Amino acid sequence: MGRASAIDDHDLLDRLTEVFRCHGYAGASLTVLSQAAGLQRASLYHRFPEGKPAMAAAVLNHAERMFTAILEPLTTAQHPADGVAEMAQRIGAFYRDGRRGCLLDTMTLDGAPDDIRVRATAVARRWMHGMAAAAMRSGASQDEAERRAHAALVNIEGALVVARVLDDPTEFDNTLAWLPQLLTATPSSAAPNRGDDR
Amino acid sequence: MGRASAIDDHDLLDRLTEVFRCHGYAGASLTVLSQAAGLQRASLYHRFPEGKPAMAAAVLNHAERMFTAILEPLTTAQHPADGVAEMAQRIGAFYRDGRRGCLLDTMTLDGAPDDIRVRATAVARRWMHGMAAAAMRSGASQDEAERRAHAALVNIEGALVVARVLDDPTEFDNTLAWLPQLLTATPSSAAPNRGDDR
DNA sequence: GTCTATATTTGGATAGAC
DNA sequence: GTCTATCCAAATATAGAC
Repeated sequence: MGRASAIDDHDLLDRLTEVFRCHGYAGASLTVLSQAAGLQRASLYHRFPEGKPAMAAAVLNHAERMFTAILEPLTTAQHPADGVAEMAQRIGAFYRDGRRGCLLDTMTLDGAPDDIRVRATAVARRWMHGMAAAAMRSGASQDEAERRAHAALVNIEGALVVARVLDDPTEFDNTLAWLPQLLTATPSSAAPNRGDDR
Repeated sequence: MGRASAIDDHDLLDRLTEVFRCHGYAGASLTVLSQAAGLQRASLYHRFPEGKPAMAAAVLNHAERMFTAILEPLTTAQHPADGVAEMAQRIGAFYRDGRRGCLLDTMTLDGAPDDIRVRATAVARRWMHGMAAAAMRSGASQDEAERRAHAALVNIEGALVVARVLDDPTEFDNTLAWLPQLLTATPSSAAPNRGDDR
């Protein structure tokens, strides 16, 4: 090869993301990262002169941009429930129907750089804020909307962990399918719940 | 110091557990483990001649024994809901009210030994089985009981992840307080839910 | 921009004194 | 049973050719 980029930035970040979400920050060694990227370690340092912490930061930035697209239906859909349903579909694609973990989980263990953890917190807050806004648009009070958004995040993160631990992603789709009711159902009929209709 | 044990096996496992649950398998270096144990690395190898994988396996065994005690009220309590409430209280203590993560989450990332992941799956299944039994004792069908136990595990694991990511454990207690209703409420009034009464 | 080669540090593990 | 000292492999990071 010569001077041309062997892989563009977007593809590269996709591949690095894959490693960090599966191995966690500590487990994402330069060797594994370079194999996933299809580049030698030194080439990764050319792209990221600040090394592994910068790669992790770039991956979180990348995830933040992905989430902008994932959450977009929440604000553009005619009816809040439709927006949530569309968001759920995009979340399903992002997490490969439960077969991939969440960076917010795997990058926030002790040992990861502080700025990574701060950034992860910010991404989580933005995500919750978007979901809470959809809940309010469907009639919930601010408190109720925030409770529902929190419950939604808990269920998504929990479903991803349980899918990995049980080595069975099949239940994850049920969690996603339940999100419209969890977030936007009317107060009387629609306490966020799970035992009923699915 | 001389021949006598500087620390007994139970205390040692408590300390090693702390490291694995906070750092994950890959992040739990021998240096960090030995500092937490108050022993030199070579002393850890005396206790665990098979090295770090054996330490992780012993920690999971230890957790399994802890869970036997945590789940015990599920089978001994007069009323299922009381047993679940007592279990919830013990879970709260085990996870330090949300300030500590779950081994099932942190030890199952890619890079951990296969037998660790298999063991984690077994612990999760046993936990779910215990909770499903309590749900059945309160009148749920087997299918319904298994759904509720799964939902309970999802909510606990998710609440622990979100507590870490948001750096705010306060909501974890609400998840625990909700478990009796989630698992043992009667079918009509008690679909596992969250938006109502708390 | 990517590569090979190498430097440096950390992590996992062992030997042998006490 | 714990320690110091040491070995080896792996991980992070850099230098310089192409």
